[in-house]
Amino acid sequence: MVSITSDLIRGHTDTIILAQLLSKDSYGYEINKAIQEKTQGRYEAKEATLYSAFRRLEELGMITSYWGDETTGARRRYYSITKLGKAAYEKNKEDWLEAKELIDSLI
Amino acid sequence: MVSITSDLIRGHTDTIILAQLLSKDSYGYEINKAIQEKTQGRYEAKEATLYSAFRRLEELGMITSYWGDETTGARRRYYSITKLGKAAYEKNKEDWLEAKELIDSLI
DNA sequence: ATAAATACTTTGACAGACGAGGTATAATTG
DNA sequence: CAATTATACCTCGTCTGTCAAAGTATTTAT
Repeated sequence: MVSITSDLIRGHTDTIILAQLLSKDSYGYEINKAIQEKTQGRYEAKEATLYSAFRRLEELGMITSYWGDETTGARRRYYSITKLGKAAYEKNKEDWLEAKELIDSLI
Repeated sequence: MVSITSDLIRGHTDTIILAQLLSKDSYGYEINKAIQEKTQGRYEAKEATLYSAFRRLEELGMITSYWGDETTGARRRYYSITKLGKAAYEKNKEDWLEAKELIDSLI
């Protein structure tokens, strides 16, 4: 896809997912599509990465999930961000701003 | 030290080291001090991280090393950046600029 | 009919970060 | 002068996030 190695994005997966869920509940496939669109196809999350992140975030109480009531098409597991998740998002965003400065001053 | 989780810096260790070696040959301890100074103490590399990065970079041919000829004090292993290392540094820096944009557009 | 798209899941391997521990010398400090 | 701190390097083993590979199931397009 891109030359951007995964280690540069590593650690942001959770925040990216939380960011997507701020505006509305969503499901894995849609979230991944949104990521691709937002980055004009320059980046996409790997499925396994995404779903393991969902599991982790749910265990941490940052998101909750429920099955959609689609009568047609494949079933969808929707995710919803929690209060805790929103707080984590804000914290992560601040950390990102700081990390950005740190890295910029080092390279 | 800081709240910045290691995963946010992960993947930048190599580039940070290479950046330090651009101006002059240096050794582990000094490089780590320089990192702390450049970030006003907000970040320091863990020793184990640093030395495993040195090993990796040397295996990849991005740096070479030699023992300093100190007659006093602890012995120092100096590192020198290679042509390959310089090229990698430039590439990594570009990748960082792109990654920064990507992440900013996603969170 | 077949392929492609939608949608989710599990397993196992890998790589980078790092805690914990170790070695050795020189300088400082009480 | 003994003890501590600073300088300087190294190894081992563990942890965590990423991801390739493989699988299941449905719907739409060719």
